[in-house]
Amino acid sequence: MTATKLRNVPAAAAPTAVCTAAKVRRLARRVTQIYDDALTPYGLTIGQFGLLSSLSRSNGVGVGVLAERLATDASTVSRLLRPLESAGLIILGPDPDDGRAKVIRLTDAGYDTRRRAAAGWSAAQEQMESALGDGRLAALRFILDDAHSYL
Amino acid sequence: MTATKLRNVPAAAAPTAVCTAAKVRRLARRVTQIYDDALTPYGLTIGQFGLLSSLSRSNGVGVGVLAERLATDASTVSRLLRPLESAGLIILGPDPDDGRAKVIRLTDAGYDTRRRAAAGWSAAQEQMESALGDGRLAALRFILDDAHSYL
DNA sequence: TATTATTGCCTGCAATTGCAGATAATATTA
DNA sequence: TAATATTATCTGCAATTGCAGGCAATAATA
Repeated sequence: MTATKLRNVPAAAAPTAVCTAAKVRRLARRVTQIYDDALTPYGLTIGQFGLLSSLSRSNGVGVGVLAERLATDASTVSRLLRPLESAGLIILGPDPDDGRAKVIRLTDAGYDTRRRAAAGWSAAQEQMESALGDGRLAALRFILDDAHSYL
Repeated sequence: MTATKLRNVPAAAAPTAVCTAAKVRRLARRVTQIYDDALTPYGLTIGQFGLLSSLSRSNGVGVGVLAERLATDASTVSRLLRPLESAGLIILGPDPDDGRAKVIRLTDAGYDTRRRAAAGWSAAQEQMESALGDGRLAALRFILDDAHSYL
């Protein structure tokens, strides 16, 4: 949980960078902040919330599947799981069909936490919408999907 | 220099995430990769290249000004400077008017390296364009600028 | 002028994340 | 069946980056 504030970066100071990479990276930092802040009351980071959400859609999968769904590295998922397990939100069990694999399941507390935290997540999404406007946010998402398909 | 490869993330696997934050964060990782890879031959990361570029536009400024221009934390800039200084691309001198401040200047080698590395940077930009198409890349930049103004 | 506040920079710390390589288990092939 | 290859996960490592707090220097105030 990084309770970031982007201290020295006043909100409207930015249009300096000319590089797409710089712009995208900066937005990612800011967006991480917004979502993490909104999820702090629920004890989750955006990464953890995404993981729980993915699990709520397809419970009982392994690390590899989660990594693919979240488009991240398996080692990242592996480490993301640990605190969630400690918090009792998920349980990692052995896969009966494959001794290498693990089966990850939401606990009742996990379901519940995710459901409650969704309010924070929505608040963050709304913050994005009110800052950008619905149209631009939709366009951004469209382009991001596109980028993810081709990059 | 992180010579990333996003190993377990096949290019066209992504449209799973529903969260804007996840999408933006993922794009940032991918974009960092693309630019870093393109700049590796010149011994620079995208962050370092951005710093040199900013300096080439306004030489002789201090850490704080650079941080503001790059929309990042002063401590980040401070650490970014170190390897560039070691490589002889910049020189950090004292500010004659303010004992706290430093004056950062590109050396000849710094100018030269930046000029040459611009080829790698352009190649990365072109890679983005050919993946997204000119129109979408332009739209993305427009939205990013907008986001930076309001977030 | 002496005290206090502010400023510019840096270090320590922690979180995120990808890759390389290790390990164990399963699958394939000879 | 034995040897080899592949797969699922995890650990070690390094890079990026923001915040907290510290230090020194300057500015503001009493």
